[in-house]
Amino acid sequence: MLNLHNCKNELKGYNLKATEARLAVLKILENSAKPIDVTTIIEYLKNQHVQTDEVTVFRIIKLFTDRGLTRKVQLQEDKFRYELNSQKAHHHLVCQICGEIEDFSQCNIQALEKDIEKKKKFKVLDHSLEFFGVCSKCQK
Amino acid sequence: MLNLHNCKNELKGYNLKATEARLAVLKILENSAKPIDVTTIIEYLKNQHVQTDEVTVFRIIKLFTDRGLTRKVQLQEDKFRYELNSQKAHHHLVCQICGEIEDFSQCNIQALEKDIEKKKKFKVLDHSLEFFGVCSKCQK
DNA sequence: TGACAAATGCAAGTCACTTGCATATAATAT
DNA sequence: ATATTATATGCAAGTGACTTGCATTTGTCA
Repeated sequence: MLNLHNCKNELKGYNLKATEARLAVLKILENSAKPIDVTTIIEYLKNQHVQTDEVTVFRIIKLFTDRGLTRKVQLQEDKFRYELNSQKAHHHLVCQICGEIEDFSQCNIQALEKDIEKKKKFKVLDHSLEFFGVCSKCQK
Repeated sequence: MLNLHNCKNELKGYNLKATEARLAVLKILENSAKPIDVTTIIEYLKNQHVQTDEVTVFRIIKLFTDRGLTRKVQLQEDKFRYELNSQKAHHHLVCQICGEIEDFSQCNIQALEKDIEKKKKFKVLDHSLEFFGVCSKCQK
């Protein structure tokens, strides 16, 4: 996990002013093991007594995502989740019983993408691949 | 495409009363080449002079999905789309320029699912796989 | 340290979707 | 064909995630 100094540099590197709210949001993202939604971030900020308005947090996360610092994740919910873009490409395993979210790195769909580009003349730039089922704990 | 009589039987088969609104929604889904969202369905109904309340349409589509008649699709939008569940499993190619949605049937991720079950002890029940990029037309 | 562009806070608004409850209607029994 | 009844619908209001406009505050850099 990065310290405050590194967080500041991180933001600077993305040409973003290092405000208190932004630093706090970045830290929360660094510490989160799985993608989180904005409402949860706001809750964390409240617990940490970082005073901010909801709107600010929505604006921060949008900015982060536009600049490529974070990435939007949709897991069949009526809201978006976000995670740092720094980690290498991976997918999620979502337990439909307990809601736990695990990462899964191995993914070999380049072959499929090539197939699509060949057969459909569709230039693939991005894909979303998420799995839903029952995690090991909930199987017991 | 099914005719009215078949639509009625279709609904009966799912143990659903064949009301005017439900038949109309079912027909719209039959005729749609790609997953559509509820607001669009409501628009179509208005054009067809089928009088219904928004709420009813939301309830119908929820019921259809609960019963397995339709399937929910999320394409990085802030709303859900729906498509008939009858068609065999397929994925979507979403053009980020014109918004066009194409189907793509071939998908060979059973191997990946087996890998997940083995490595993570996670029982995969469902997955979502969507591709985003530029369609053939927009490449020109 | 001061100037200024950019970030924030507050109020209000939008959009997809849900809930509660009274009324209307499809399906079945008569 | 009609009455019965469970179920579907319409209307009003509510919720939750997210956005917009605008006045005020705050990092940043000269």
